[in-house]
Amino acid sequence: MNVSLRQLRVFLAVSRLRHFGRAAEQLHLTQPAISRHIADLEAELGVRLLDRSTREVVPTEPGRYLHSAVERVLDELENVLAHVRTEGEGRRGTVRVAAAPTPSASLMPRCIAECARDYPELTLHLRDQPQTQVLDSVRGGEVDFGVAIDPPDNREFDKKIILHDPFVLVCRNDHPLARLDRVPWKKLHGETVVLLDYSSGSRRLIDRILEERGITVHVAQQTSHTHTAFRLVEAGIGCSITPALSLPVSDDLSVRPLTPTSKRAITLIRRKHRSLSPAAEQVWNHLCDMTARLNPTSRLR
Amino acid sequence: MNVSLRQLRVFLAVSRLRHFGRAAEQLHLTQPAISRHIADLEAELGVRLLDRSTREVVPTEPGRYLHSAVERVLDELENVLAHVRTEGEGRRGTVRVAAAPTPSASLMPRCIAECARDYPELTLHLRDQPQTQVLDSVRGGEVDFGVAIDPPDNREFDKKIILHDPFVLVCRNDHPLARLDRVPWKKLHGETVVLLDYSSGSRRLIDRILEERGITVHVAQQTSHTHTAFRLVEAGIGCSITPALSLPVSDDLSVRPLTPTSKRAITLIRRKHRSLSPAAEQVWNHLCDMTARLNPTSRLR
DNA sequence: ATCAGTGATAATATATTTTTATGAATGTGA
DNA sequence: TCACATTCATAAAAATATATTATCACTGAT
Repeated sequence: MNVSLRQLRVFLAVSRLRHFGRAAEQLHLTQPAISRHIADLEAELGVRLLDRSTREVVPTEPGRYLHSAVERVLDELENVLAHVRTEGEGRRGTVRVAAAPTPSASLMPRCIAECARDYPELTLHLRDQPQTQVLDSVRGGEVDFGVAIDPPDNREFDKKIILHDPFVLVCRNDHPLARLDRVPWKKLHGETVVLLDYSSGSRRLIDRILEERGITVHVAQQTSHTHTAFRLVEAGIGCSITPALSLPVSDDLSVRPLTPTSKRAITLIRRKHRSLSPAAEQVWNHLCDMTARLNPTSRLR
Repeated sequence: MNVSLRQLRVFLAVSRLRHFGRAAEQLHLTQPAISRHIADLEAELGVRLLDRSTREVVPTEPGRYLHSAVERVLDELENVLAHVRTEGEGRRGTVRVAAAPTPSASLMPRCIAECARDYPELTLHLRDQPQTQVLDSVRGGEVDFGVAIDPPDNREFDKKIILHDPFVLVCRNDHPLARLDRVPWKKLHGETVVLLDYSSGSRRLIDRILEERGITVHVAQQTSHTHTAFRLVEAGIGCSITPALSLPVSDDLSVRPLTPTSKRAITLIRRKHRSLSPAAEQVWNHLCDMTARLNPTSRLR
């Protein structure tokens, strides 16, 4: 047999209270159980730890040493376990998230702010990366999880779609299409547009949608940042097609849903067969909740 | 339920070997037992500690922390327990012994020397005290045990007689009584003697013996130290009566047993209902052994 | 697609712990 | 000094916890 924590705890109680019966009471055990634990511990250590008569219980010299030493060690152990338990609550720790540019600029700032408010002891590091690198970061375990857009099927990952991000039309308030509540894609035929260049994943999607519907547009300009594109639209170069998530706020510009809706799936991805740290899970869930709160209408802020 | 040492040990093994089956083997358990321990521990802490697929077992972030922390704490615990165990062997520690003057001057020096030889890690403090203070020191727990002479019956103490110390006659080689092998007490009638004074417990005993036998002696001198008494005997003042244990070594003096033998019991005493520390027990036993080796003849060195 | 290897699970068996009932020792106070 | 109350020890029985056997489900590799 081996020394057990229970034996040690019983010993501490008896040695402190100097009374088997009261120790039993305090530990919600009966006195014979206490007697046995002490006897077993003494047998295991080969030392008498407590001198007991019917009149008094006094720790021996080795007993006094054991008491103080074990008290300290068990205290440490309690601290360690408590630390792990609180870690388990996910309120503490460091979480690293890789996110593609669009979610990095839209979803993540809000997520970081909310997490800072709700879990002040939690540190959240955002890695703003192109889509392919997001996948790499997740695969390599450099981040806890990633936020990607329509990631390819891959058995290495577990995925969860958190948001469908529709494409919308952005045009000047005085543009003819601004008069419509919703703009069918076909109306774009022949329009002059400003689009993102191919450094963005969306561009390829937009091209495909237009091609599938047999729509031809005149791409007057292509930029790498939506902000630039919007300024060009304001300048009257044409209109633009953009994911709703990357919308600007500007009084001079109108935003109209494009019908039928074509969406990109904003997707959380994580390594298969690997659990998230509790803190990471907290953030993952927070992102899910946050996006669930964004209902289809409010999504177009 | 509560975290158990066994769970922690199992966790350490699995986390180190990264394999449930091999951990089971190493701990002489079966794999399902391992599974349960890990599951219970995780449930108890509310954290996933190990990510396990059929292909690999990898500690999670909290698991890695727990591993290192628990490894350290359990190490400390092992040290503490090991220390208590070796203390239990009685080869180490400090022992305080109070002894009355005669044993302090005769038995104890030899005991100290032998203990120093046999148990080098053991420290032995001798307290040379008058008999009554020896009893007080033992009673108050200031010493582990005491060496007294014919201590009074007292229910506070446990006693063990280790040696019977007979009274002997000391006289000059040219003294008439030196011619006898053994000297009957009666032959002392009318002799001039040098005795210890009443600061010694023996003096009262000697008085009583002489009185009981109706023997009258002329007490020429009384001293507080046997050494002085012996010098006076050498000087031809008279002869002396002394416990065998306090014998001098001197070529000019003869020592003769007094018959019938009157003895003092050299007695170890300790508090009742209190165990000795293992080290103290070692010394106690050593004293018993040592005195047992001194057979009746050799006792008169 | 099958197979070897791995952890999980359920039912059963085994150990351990706890309790209940009782005993033995000791100091207390009439 | 003798019952008495208090206290820890002990033994048998009950309850609980732990371990094993047998089996499953999953995964990646041949």
